[in-house]
Amino acid sequence: MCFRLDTGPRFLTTAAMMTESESSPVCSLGLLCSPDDGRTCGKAPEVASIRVQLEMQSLWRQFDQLGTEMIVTKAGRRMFPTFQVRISGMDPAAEYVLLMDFIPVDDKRYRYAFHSSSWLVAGRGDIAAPGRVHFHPDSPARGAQWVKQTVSFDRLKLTNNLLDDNGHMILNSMHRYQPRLHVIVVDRSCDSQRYAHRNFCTFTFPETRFIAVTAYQNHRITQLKIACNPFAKGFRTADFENRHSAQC
Amino acid sequence: MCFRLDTGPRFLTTAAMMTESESSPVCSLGLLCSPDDGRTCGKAPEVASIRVQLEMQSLWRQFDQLGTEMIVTKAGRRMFPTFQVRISGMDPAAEYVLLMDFIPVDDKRYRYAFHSSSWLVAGRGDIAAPGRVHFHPDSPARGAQWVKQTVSFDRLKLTNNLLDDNGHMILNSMHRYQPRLHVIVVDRSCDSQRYAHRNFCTFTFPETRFIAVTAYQNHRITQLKIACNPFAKGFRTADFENRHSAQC
DNA sequence: AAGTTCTCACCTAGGTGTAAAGTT
DNA sequence: AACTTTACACCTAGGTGAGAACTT
Repeated sequence: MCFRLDTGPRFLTTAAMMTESESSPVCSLGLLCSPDDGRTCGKAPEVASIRVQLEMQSLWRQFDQLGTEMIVTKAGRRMFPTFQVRISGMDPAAEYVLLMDFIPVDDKRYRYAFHSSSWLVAGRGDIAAPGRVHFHPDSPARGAQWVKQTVSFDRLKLTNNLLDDNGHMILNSMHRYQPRLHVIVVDRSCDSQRYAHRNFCTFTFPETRFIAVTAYQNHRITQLKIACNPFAKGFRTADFENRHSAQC
Repeated sequence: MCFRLDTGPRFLTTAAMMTESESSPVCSLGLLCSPDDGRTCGKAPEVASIRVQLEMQSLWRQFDQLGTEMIVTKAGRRMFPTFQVRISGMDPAAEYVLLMDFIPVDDKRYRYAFHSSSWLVAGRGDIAAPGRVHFHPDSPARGAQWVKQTVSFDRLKLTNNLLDDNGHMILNSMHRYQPRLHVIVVDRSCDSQRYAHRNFCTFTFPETRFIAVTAYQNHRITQLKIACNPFAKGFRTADFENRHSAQC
């Protein structure tokens, strides 16, 4: 009943797709923006020329190559690595709202095969969790503010509690997700409803995909988290695994 | 050259002026609102009926009766007690900005006479520090949000660094200050400039007055801070002073 | 057997007053 | 002599994965 998913090469390919220096944020607007016309099609000038660069990209790629896992708990758990970006090309005087969401990569449930150290498809996905969005707490703010420094979503938390009351992002454990960033220019004109689709743009970084888990499955992911996350310093040892993984 | 300031009774009087339960926030709008016409004179309906209640009022009064001191440092220091309020009477759908400022109580410089345990006037005040304001980080937000829970200005910091670059409130050490709260309804109409004075109201709680210091002068203030501020728990002892002051 | 929840020791990050040293 | 600055021990608050206990 389970199909082998060729995780290793797949993650490698995803990462290899990206350019080295400034990332090419993929415009995933779907119906609102066809893939071949760049990112300026019928967009308001305030969003048409926005560029977004993923911070800690090499770290994200290290995780991605192993198959990133993110812990979900009832109380809510932060992401590591943290989703952080540098933005350019904003209108300094215009007001923007920044928010994130998480879309299922597919309609599958996964399980980890320890003997082969790989993720297998374990069947159809569970019914989708409530689709929430996380507003960056600085929203709304002027373009001049956003571009001044790295924008960090470090306060965002992931939960598997379908009844969560704390505004955390609800995900199904053992499902794969793709984080997305949405940039919206605040439009206070009367026609704002009519032209809403022109006022935002979406950025997707394939190397930030992950599988939600309640406990780490891949031991190499655990070791890389311990090696790189300052809050996990207490678990660092002098042995091979840490030293081998540590390039943070 | 120094005049004795009858601190004890003065502070007691200030505190005694206040009613017991819901405080009567003093409307100190100055030119914009004459003292005798209540708080609704020519005010926009969104601010006319706003009521503000000081949280931890009894704690503030305990400090006030001793003569509150607040530490200022180069890096910035939080206030204790924290300025926190409960708000009612807002238009749930209207957007409001909340901000604080600190006005000099007088044009005097003070010094503490240890032998008499009292504050003395030490001369004319130094040139006023740059008059900054501190926006509550949740601003702007809807009335429904503000009234839902206690609004806390716990992230506000006081500094004596005239060249401060961190947005902290700049105060002169050894000078007396009165914190103020301003509530502004966001008005996006074309006439917003013309009617700006109708769109805000100011609340002043006399028991929150304090003298800025670089080191505590009154030993009883130090003991009350230690007894009540959780971050100073390390200095608590079992001796008389702590036990006597502790009603937090 | 597979996945989830809970408690815990061990961290990071930063808010306290103290006491000594520095400044004017 | 009066005031300010600095380094510090001691806290609060909360983010880690480990490992045991629990659930299905």
